[in-house]
Amino acid sequence: MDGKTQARLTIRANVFKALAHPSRLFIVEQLAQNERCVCELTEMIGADMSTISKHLSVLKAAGIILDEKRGLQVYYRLKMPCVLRFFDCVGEVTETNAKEQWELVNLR
Amino acid sequence: MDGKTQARLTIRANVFKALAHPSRLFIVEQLAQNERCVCELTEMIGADMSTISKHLSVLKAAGIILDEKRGLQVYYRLKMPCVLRFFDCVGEVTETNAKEQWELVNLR
DNA sequence: TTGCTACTTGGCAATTTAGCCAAGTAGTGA
DNA sequence: TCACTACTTGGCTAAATTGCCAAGTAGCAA
Repeated sequence: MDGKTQARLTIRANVFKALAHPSRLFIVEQLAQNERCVCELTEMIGADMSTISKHLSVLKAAGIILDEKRGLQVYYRLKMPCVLRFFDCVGEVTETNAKEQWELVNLR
Repeated sequence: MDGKTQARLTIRANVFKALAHPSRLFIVEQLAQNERCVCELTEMIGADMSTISKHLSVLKAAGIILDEKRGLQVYYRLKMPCVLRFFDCVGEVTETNAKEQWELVNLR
């Protein structure tokens, strides 16, 4: 694997890495519905606000979401709605896995 | 976030986590073209065979690829080709980011 | 100015991940 | 049987990630 390929794939891997956490997936799902301020997401997820803020900065650094300060609040929204297309396939993968697991347990 | 949602998102996050590494993205890209044995991937990537084998087991555990032993070799192939649909969007994200970076540097 | 709210950042310990080497397993062929 | 090849697994250290608390910043309002 040459350096150029390595560099290209490292950049892409960072986008997947940004999505590789349940709280961040939750955030993306919420922002797909509506913009939200940090306090709303903090409330919904139930962790420390600093933790949520760091998750948001990971998603922002990956170029997946945008922020906008309005008064005291910072509102986040989806910048790249195409990431939602991932979710269908990921759902397909996890359902296939679950089905296979189930069949393994119920072997005659 | 309730326990059920947490569980569902954790499972999905694992699929993203499996893809969140440049070598594993390379493997998926290769397997999209053709099945490959471990030795071929090891050769292409240029790491220790044990390292590649562990990457393959991560992808297999996530339900993304399949293995089949034929004689001395183990051949891997894509089980969930739908993950390839991710790549268009990820490419879009990284290109948008790169463009914005470039514009930031060239501010008039 | 002061004080309050909404958020971000720094720092830290605990957990997870990566990659190499070495050892183990399994198929092949003599 | 023995030796060889292809691969996997265990063990290890180094590096990255997570989430909490505490401290810092920025906008608003009195």
